[in-house]
Amino acid sequence: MGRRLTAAPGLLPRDFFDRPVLEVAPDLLGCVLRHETPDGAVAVRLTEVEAYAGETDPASHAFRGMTARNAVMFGEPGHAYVYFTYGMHFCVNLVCGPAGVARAVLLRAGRITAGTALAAERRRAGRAAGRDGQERDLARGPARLCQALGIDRALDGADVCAPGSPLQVTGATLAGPGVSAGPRVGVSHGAEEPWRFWITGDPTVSVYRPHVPRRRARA
DNA sequence: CCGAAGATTGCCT
DNA sequence: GGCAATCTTCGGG
Repeated sequence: MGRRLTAAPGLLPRDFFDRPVLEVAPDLLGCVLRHETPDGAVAVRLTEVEAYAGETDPASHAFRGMTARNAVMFGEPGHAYVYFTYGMHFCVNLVCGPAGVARAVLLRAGRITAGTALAAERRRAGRAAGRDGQERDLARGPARLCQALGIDRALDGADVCAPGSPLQVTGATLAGPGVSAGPRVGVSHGAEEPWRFWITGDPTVSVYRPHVPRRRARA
């Protein structure tokens, strides 16, 4: 896989993100995403991510060019692209280089390393009866990860490389288990590309689901 | 202006 | 394993 630019702990520099998305994505595994709010801080160690290659990737939101929603993806690397989907969920990406093109890594799952109680409280409050009391399920899946961290569209465009930012990513050296790669989850086009990366054997990695067209709600 | 699908999740059978 | 919830975004008419 791509060599890790920053192995030492500490805030990831913008240069880390200013690289091809297929290098950045696997390198993010093991790194820690932290969101600080007035309620407290929650952090997760990333265990599963997906790369999206913008204009050349039919599965990317940027495939058909820039719109008001995906504008952040076309901007400077190291910023968060947060979108709302299915009428109830948020998902967060980290924008990568090279500059001028739309590349981003979707953060699909992680393991809570700080703020477990706050994360669990958000999960309970957000869903009427999320029965998953399991710690490993708190950030298992892109929408759950956002809910546990309290991420919403207010963070769209946030600079995760800025020292004072409420949303930050710190580096870590991935030791022990290796990285696996496979097809992305839930994408209708471009599903053949193995652009999903996860920490081999990690229990917090979400379950693979192929894309299924949604039936139109009956009138 | 309107219709259709969506980088998902959780509950139901 | 199947399907409903819920609404924003985007493409087409």
